[in-house]
Amino acid sequence: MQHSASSKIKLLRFLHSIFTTSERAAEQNCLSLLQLCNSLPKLTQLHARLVKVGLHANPLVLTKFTSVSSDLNAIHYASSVIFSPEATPHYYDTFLFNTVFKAYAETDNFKHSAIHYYSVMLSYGIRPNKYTYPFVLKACAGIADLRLGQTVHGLVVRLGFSYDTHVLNTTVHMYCSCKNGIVFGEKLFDEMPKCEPVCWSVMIGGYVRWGMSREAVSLFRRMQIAGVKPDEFTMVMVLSACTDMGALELGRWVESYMEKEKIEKTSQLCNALIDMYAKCADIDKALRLFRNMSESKRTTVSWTSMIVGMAMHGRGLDAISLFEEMRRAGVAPDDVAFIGLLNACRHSALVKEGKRYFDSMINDFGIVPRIEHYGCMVDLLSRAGQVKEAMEFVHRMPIEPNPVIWRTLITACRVQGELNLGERMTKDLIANEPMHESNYVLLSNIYAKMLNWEMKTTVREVMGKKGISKVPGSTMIELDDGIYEFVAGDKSHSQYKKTYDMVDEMEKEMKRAGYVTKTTEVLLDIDEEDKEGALNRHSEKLAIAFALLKTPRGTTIRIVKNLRVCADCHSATKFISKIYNREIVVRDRNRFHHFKDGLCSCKDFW
DNA sequence: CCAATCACGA
Repeated sequence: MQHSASSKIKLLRFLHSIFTTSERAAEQNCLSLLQLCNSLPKLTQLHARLVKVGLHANPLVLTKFTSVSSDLNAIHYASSVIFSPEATPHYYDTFLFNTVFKAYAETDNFKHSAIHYYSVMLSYGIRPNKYTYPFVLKACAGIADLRLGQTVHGLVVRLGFSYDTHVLNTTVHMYCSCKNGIVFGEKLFDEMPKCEPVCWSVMIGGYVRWGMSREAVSLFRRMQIAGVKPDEFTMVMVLSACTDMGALELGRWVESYMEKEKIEKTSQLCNALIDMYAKCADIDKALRLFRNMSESKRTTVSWTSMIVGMAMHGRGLDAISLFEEMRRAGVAPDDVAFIGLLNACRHSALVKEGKRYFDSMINDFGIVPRIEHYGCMVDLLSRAGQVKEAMEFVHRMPIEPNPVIWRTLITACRVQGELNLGERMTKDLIANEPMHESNYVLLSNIYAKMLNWEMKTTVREVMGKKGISKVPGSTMIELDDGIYEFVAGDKSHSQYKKTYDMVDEMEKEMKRAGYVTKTTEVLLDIDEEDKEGALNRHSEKLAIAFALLKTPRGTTIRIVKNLRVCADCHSATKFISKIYNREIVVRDRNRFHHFKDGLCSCKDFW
């Protein structure tokens, strides 16, 4: 009997070991098969097999299944399996949920799903761990939901994960991604240990995101003083700040700093450099960098940066050749590349080419046009004087036109003299978007063209009564001793007296040369008698006057405006370039204007 | 299964 019992146990052990070994072998087999799945059909096939061999409820296999499905841009497939009505929660674990969060946190437009499944996780009583929160916070950052982020942050503190540096850094990132959240980000940043570059990069990036580029640069200086070595992420953020401000000299310094510090030139960092040079007016340097980039590093982003750069400089044909070269190189253009290309056609009035590429985008590349693509086309047709075609185009659009498109059409109506139509469209627009300043400006301009001064005045009064806020025009200029910013009518500057004297002198010289003020461009809330004075205080005129005072004769003046340059300033700058014999390079919200000898590179088309 | 980058748009 004794002998028999012991044999039985041995037999059981033997059978058990065979069973687990074979299950483990099957598991391993599935994991390696999953690793090889590089298409959705292969994955669905394998899934069928998992069900057949009974591994569909194995947590490890399911986790791998999830990450593979996410890599194939099919996370919905995995979650439909994991969270199907037949699914049983006994195989749910933290690891599996984290993989789901990661997938959704990294997918655009599905950050909400990460939050949703996070609450599902909690409802099943599955405990989050320190890997959970970077994903959940990233999702909060993606939807810029400050209150949700604060709730999650509170939980992080209560669960004791707030000492983990990854969690901390992502929390700062979350705050820096929400409106009004940046102060919380700053506070957390100030309190946390800062010996690694990651948190510095996050905070610098937060400043750049909100247009606080000077704060970004000064934080970078603090980082250097603190003795923390910047990495390639940090340098990308600092270059973004330079790009935003049009600070070419600072950008050049950053490039030499990178070389001195031997910071690895990743693809992203090269792209950031190319973008910086293109947007800081040195498009040829951008092109040289692009040409020197190894083929393997040249991504769609690199090509797009160059195409966008050419577009902004009004070099539409160069943008088109780059696009064709990109195709030949076998790099797939995406929706953003096409926005760049269509913009290039727009800024160079290449109507035929624009139409052809728009159709090609849909038919040859299978890209579904976004509202921005339609916007490009509407603008392209309108500026070519084809208002009817533009209207028809808008009516044929499968998506609802946005205010940007309406404003484009309305401007075209005004230019082409379709004033009644323009008035009606503007009124509809104001009914939908009553707090948007430029809608009132459009209406006022239409009344001005109708010579209906009474209605124009009424519009101005309504604006004042409703308290419509204006985006203040500002102009930046980089000189040897730093970066200066001017706003319209600015008197805060230490040398403003000299600057205003110079503006007056410029005015006299321009009038002598035949310049006439274009008063229709004046801001609406300024008294009639002060129209001319107000135009002279537009920020770009202040910046140019300041530059004429502070820079040596004959040197090029480069300025950056946050809005589009107005017709009066455009005309004035042409005169100034001739009178003072200076090349003046203006970057406005849309593109570059190179003024030289009384002419502009945009050929007055912008 | 853990952190932060680049191209458009506004």
